[in-house]
Amino acid sequence: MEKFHNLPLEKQSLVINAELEAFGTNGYKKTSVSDIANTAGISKAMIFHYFKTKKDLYFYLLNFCVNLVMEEINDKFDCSVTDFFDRIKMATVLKIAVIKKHPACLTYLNSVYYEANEEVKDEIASMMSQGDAFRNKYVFEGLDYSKFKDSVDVTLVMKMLMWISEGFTNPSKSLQTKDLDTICDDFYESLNLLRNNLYKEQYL
Amino acid sequence: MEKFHNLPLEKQSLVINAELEAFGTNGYKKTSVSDIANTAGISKAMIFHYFKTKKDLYFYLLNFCVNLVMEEINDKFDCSVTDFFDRIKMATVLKIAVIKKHPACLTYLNSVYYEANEEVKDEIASMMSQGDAFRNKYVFEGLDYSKFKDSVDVTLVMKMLMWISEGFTNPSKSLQTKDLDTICDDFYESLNLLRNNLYKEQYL
DNA sequence: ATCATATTGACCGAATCGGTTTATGAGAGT
DNA sequence: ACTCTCATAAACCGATTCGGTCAATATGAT
Repeated sequence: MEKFHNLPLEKQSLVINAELEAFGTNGYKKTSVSDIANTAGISKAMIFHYFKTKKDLYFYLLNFCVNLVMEEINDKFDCSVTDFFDRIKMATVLKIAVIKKHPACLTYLNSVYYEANEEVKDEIASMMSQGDAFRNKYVFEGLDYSKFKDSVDVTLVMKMLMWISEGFTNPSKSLQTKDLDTICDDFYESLNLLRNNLYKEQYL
Repeated sequence: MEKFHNLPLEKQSLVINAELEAFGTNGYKKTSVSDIANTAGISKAMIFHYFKTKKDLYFYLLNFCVNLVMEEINDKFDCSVTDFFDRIKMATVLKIAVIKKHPACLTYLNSVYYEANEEVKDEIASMMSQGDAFRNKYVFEGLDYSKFKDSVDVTLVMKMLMWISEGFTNPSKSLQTKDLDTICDDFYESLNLLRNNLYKEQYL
């Protein structure tokens, strides 16, 4: 694997993106190393040169993505932010940062979560137990719900925002950086719209 | 194909679901006829007996799904409903009806929309030109936007609801009928919540 | 008993799979 | 100029899987 890390960073990134995209959309078994190689614009032999086997590659990627997300959380997540909408926005900013670094990262992680192939299933389970549950667990913790109008069902608002937010992770097809920014702005505007209409007047 | 239609309807449905699921999640090339046969619980030879070739099967399904959606629209869509949220709910009821008949139908149609395989791409394009654009085009037409508070950006609300609604079509993994109903109820409640807070008071 | 048909397991050549080996070429050290 | 190293890719490997066929059996109506 040191072979791979000797590459210039841009090329590493290119290869990783191709791999994430392929595994993320086709799963472990249906992804062929030739596919990856063609997408990345290198020869199949190089993939094996860098990562030994397909399985090793798969778990290298898993480790890579988990670390990427972890780093981003440590870097950007501030649990002292207790305002509901600010917290949501923070979580989304975090997601966007990950996607901008590696567009298929979250798609890949999601596909890993549902991967059923016998050859990798067990090892995934043991790796996931480390840093899985906390992902969405802490996003909504320590929040101040008192600003909402009494008539508003906060858990319902949470669900709505979860659904919307999942839309970012689950792109039917990859979207350009430009599109991503546009959609993102729309999302932030939506948050403001909700805040303006669901909070008690004294908090506006 | 008359061979296939001689089957009892339940079995036809079972086979079609397996086919939609497979093509919908893996695309044309990565879906093998053996996969389908195993999932459907019949032998591979039967698939060819019913549908001649893989390609014929693929387009039989496309035709089938388009018809299914069309019928459901003709049956349930009432353009005299001008209330924004009622219309959204109607469109969702429609979607749910399709999903309950064939859970992977919309996933399949979505995957067809993005299918890039050379062997089928052109034929898809010519078929899609018939009944594609109108799908989301008429959903928002003829609506009465005057009930919203003046401060509310209606196009933003539309985008929000589109995102949420797409969540139903794009399930990372198939959900049971029970879950579907639950999520659906949550969605309808969300609509009410939004209506209660975004409409002018005189319309509540 | 007969015929037609539904169904399948075994089979086909061709393609693709994960993975290896070989050949090439560019660069570093001498 | 002459190695030696190593990144890279094309050609190759046996094994599997592909889309598709076929012969053989199971089933059921007459």
